[in-house]
Amino acid sequence: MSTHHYYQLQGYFRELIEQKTLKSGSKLPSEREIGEQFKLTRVTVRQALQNLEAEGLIYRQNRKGWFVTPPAVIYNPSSHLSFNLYVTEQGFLPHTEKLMQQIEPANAYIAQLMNIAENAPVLYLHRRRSINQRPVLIEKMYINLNLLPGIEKEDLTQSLSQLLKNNYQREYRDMDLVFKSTSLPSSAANELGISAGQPGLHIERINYTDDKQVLEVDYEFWRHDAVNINIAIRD
Amino acid sequence: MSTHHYYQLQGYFRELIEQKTLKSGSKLPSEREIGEQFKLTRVTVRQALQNLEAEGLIYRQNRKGWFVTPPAVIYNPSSHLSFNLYVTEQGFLPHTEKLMQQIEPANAYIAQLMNIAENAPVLYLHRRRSINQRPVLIEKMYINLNLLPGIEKEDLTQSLSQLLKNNYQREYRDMDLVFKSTSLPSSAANELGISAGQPGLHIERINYTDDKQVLEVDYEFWRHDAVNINIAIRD
DNA sequence: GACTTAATCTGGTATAGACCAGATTTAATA
DNA sequence: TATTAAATCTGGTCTATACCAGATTAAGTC
Repeated sequence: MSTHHYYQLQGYFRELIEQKTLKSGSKLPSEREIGEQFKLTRVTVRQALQNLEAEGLIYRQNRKGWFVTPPAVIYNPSSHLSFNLYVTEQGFLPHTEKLMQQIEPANAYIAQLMNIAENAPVLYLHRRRSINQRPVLIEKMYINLNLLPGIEKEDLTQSLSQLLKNNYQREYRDMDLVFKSTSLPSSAANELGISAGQPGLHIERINYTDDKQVLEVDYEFWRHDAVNINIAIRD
Repeated sequence: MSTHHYYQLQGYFRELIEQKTLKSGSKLPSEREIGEQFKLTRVTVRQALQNLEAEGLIYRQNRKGWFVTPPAVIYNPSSHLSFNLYVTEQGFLPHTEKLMQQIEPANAYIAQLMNIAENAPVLYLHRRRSINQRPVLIEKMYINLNLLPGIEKEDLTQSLSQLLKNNYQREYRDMDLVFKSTSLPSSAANELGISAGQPGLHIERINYTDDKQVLEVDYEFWRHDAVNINIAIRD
């Protein structure tokens, strides 16, 4: 098994990456070049690259090439730190874009959670977040307008937890989390510039206030190679 | 984009699976048959199947075929339930095999965590756990023999939390968790009967006693499609 | 220099075929 | 009937080649 061509090629690049001969973010030779150098067809080269991608060592940019994956950020939900804060603290540069925002009627699930009438207005917010210019996360959230009236008029590219603290005297407290390792929905994959079918990490998060009301329901779609989850269970 | 052959094929099977025309655990036609039916080459068929695999809808058994993925089990670390218990509670049949067990000297990391001397003996335990006959999880753990003397003589295919409770009057309490979505190491992939390069979920878990001592350090390698993680953060 | 256009390079998709090793089934044998 | 051996089926790996669309670069033009 270990003598397979793609397997050897994986080993070759894995070593270059671990030795930092190929540095974080740098570009690999093109598939054709690699094939020429190792006398392999593109099919075989691509199998090796795709395996390294699954490992999280490299990633691709559509029709641009393959690149060495930067270090993953550590996301610790129990710390209650905002994206901007924990990304910055770990020495990276965070960025947030608002892709869409609208007030829309709550669906049954959201309404039940927020204890509001079905079709009552909630704020839908759709954002893309990047680390060092690299899009890593698509966020789709439903925000409870009863608890946060007028929030739709704020600048919603900023940290929500900051906004809650400053303008509403509220803070994130308890939350329910569901993690699922699956490929990204094609819409999210597109928005992240990922080719369809790549593995991803799906997080559903329900944020509660101090008094157990649902502030916000959040669906996050992460590049699988961009984040490690770190949780302390204390009870 | 949506007109690509592999994409249509994905849609075809996704629908069959969601409609339960193809039932959980059932076998798909062979790659060659599918290719014949849709006038596609195996390369294209395989691309569709691999994407569905990344989605978690189907999985393969080496040289046997492709099968519809059974429902994932929900793993809630904060519940402190044993594998056997939560799997059973969710209507599945758990099974545990011991692949290896030995007393070995602690490495620096383990020793520091357990507050014991480097190279002091710890119990290494390597198990495979299955749900409904399907191997889903490889577990490699290091157990603190200071806190659990003589545990190596017990039947270590049983639930450890039961064993701790009954024989040592100890229970799992606090834990630190690190989740990482990456492909499985080839050894773990082999033991799960997965072909190399498939995505997986890697969990590192440190279990503490009531008095903050490290009972056990646990490395888990899950099939990515076999588990959803569910955590409640309360502080 | 700024702008436009064309050539080139990149990965993405796809065809057609081949051989292998392990799993399964069938046929032959004791 | 039980056992063994052979044929067949499966996914796994690989070659060789082709065309596409978007990204980048080079060349040409104003």
